[in-house]
Amino acid sequence: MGRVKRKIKRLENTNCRLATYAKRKNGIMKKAIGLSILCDVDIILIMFSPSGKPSLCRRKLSIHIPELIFDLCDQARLLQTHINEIHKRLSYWTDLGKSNSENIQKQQFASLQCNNPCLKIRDTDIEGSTSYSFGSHANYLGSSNKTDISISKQENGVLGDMRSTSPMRLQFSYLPNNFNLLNDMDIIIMTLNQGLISTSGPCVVTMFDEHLYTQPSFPPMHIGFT
Amino acid sequence: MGRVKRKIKRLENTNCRLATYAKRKNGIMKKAIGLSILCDVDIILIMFSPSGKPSLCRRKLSIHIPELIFDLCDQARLLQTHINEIHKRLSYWTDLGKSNSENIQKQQFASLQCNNPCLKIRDTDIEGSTSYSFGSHANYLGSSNKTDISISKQENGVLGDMRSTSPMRLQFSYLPNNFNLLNDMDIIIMTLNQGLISTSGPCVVTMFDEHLYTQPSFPPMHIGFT
DNA sequence: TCTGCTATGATTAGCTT
DNA sequence: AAAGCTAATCATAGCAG
Repeated sequence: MGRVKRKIKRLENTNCRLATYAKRKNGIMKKAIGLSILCDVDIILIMFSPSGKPSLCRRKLSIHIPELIFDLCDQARLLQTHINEIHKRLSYWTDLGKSNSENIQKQQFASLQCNNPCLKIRDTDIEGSTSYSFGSHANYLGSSNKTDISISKQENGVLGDMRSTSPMRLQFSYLPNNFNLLNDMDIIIMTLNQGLISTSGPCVVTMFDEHLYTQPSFPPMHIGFT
Repeated sequence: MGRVKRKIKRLENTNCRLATYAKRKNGIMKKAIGLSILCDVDIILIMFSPSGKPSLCRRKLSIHIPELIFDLCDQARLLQTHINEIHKRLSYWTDLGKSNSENIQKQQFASLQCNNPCLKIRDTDIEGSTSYSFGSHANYLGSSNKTDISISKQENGVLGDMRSTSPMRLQFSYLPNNFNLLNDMDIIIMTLNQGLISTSGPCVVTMFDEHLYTQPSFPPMHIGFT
């Protein structure tokens, strides 16, 4: 739609790509919300702009993937802590076995040693992490009033908790060694969380909601920060 | 667009809701892929039909949430198995301590007992689970040829593995007790995995891909199974 | 870079098959 | 249900400011 029929193929001109993205993003978000309301269905839509800025459109979904991930991280971490503690206590007995030269007991305790190859811990990759600060709220409104909703650090709880438990860290086999969970993955997680992040990079989540339809005659007005 | 202007409000007539969903879902998927190709951006779109059938549209995304979840589940499970084994071996020593009436040793061993309150295991909720069978492939094609691609059980690996390790099962605090991970959550995970599930319920994942644009003159033809 | 305009192509509501 | 048709509305490409 437009003056000419456009072939669906990567736009090589960067300005054109950005302009088209901005227009079409609004269109698809409006359609997503429209579909969700009309048909009363769950929907998740996440897009990343050519510069990497994520936009989220979610409605009605009752299951929280990010919570699941955090919960799993927490549980794996707690289990690891528990194992570490057992190791520590066992070392007392192992040493005792050594000094007593009681070989049978020694062997028994040795069999308790944990060397689970599936759990790899890295001490180092907390370094290089960007410090996240929560900024202002990018939002869509059904009017032309520009709004600026400041979000306090309330959402920082879970993430902060997870990160402060260094040096223990799970490593995922399918990710490259230098993959930084605090960048790409967090963007998605926080996007899904409907949170908002400002990093050194261009990461401000654009959100879209039903207010669009409360003032039916006006096109949505995008109030964002980049 | 259509014969009349439609107010964006829940359609109360069920047939109308289903018909509208089908039409608009195709429209929004086409737009999502178009946006992703034109602007060369990542996109995730998940919709659930009024009857609960998920449709997925994903392009270019390099981070795999479902893999992360599976990996976390696996690691938590392995850790738990490990702890269980330690318990088993410790019980030998605890019993030994009992029979010897050596109170100091007994207490030492008792201190090794694992009663981590954060890890709750349920034995029972593997029951009620539907047996998942991988069926045929629902797909979009840019032609009117109906295709029927049978998928072997290759995708069953991770899930099958995870499930076969019953009776151990993690429980998530934010979910109700009767929440069945094998239903709702798995639908999302497998949808994200671009997998395909047939259950007793209406769960066949509809997928959408770029082939649509290889034959530009024809509208997309949906070949699905329900 | 962003906003508004508008001709034009794209989508779809209601209908039929 | 599911597919095809068409009038009507909607989205947007290219341009202007």
